[in-house]
Amino acid sequence: MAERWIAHLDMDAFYASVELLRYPQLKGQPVVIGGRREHQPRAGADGQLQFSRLRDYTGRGVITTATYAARAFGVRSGLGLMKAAQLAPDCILLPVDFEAYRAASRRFKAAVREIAPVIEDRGIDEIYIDLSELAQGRGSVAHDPLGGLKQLAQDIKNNVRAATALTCSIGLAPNKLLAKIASELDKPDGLTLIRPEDLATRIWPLSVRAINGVGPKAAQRLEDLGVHSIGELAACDPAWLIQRFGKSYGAWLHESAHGRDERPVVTHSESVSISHETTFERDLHAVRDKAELGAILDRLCEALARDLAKKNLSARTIGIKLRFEGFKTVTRDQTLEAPVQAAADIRHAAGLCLKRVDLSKRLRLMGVRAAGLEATGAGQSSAPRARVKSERPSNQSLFDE
DNA sequence: TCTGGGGTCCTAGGACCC
DNA sequence: TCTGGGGTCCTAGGACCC
Repeated sequence: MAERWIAHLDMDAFYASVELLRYPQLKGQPVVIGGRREHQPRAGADGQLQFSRLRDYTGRGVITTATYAARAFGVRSGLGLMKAAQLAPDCILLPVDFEAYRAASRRFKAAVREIAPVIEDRGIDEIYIDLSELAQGRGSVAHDPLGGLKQLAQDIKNNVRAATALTCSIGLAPNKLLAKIASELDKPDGLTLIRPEDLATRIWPLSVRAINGVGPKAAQRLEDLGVHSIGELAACDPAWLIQRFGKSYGAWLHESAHGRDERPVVTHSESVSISHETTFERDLHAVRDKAELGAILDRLCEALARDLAKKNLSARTIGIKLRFEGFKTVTRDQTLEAPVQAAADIRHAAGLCLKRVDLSKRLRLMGVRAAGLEATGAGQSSAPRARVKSERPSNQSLFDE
């Protein structure tokens, strides 16, 4: 089989970098992105733009992205803005502008495609690229057998920069797992090549958290077992890992620690679900704030309906998500006999879901989700099995129209 | 002043069918 | 009446990622 070469391209501090294009005077300053439109910069009396500071913020937002200057204060994405304000009160705060980021995302992906067309989308600011074919065409440079490959990656970086004025970091490796790790090793504006023989020196010293798919829970469990680095994980008996982490995850941990990953670069995929959710400014109660909650639910269903219509999809399963004070989260699903797209139908199904939840605690978040997606218009009659479910008696009829 | 919003995938149990 | 598997669909929750 021909040698595979995969690149993982990750835009550097993407949202923040896009904002810096708009406000170049902020370059080098600590800036975080997050929060609401009211923190839009505005012209002061002297005509100068006035920026919000973290200390001005009140509410429940989190940091989406922080510039490298801001990260020096210990603020990072996911951190609550109120908490970040304690660390860096003078840090500049900008609201998120997804439209601008999506536009920049389209531009950088198009720039990559001009050079390397086999791309897997991994969200707004990163992609995998299969360079295997192109790398073959580019032989060695001088006496460096991988020089052509590195030049190819550099060409991609240059093209992205020319098209967007933004920098990115690229990891090059024989598979997605290693390429993803590699792209983190020299940020920002990095270019890192990992060959199979580099595993022990470059990968094994890293924390198990560097593996995409090992999150906080798995890392903690591994740490409790005395396993911190990827090298230590690689030394573990696979049977022992399987015993503790299950057949699938245990075997995958073992393979990953040895740098093995056969997943292909997937250039096309269809969405499984679409959702909208919102966290309230203050916790709301199902009875006392019934009108407000009802209006919010209506809006969420309408937004979902618009998204479905835009993509020409309808959904056979509608679900809700509720998060209560204290952060406990519940979900309820309702599969329908026929797929729906209209806001009123979504709203009705969401109402059925709602009736199956104990709503005595106050709510901080509500969401609506569409799954079981199918193209609208094609074959309407796809409901051969209409199992009638006994609807449990509802203890409350809140939110009813 | 803890903890956003949009996703994917996995597990596990129960219903139901053969 | 009791005893089996296998397979699919549905639901709920949780881990993880960007």
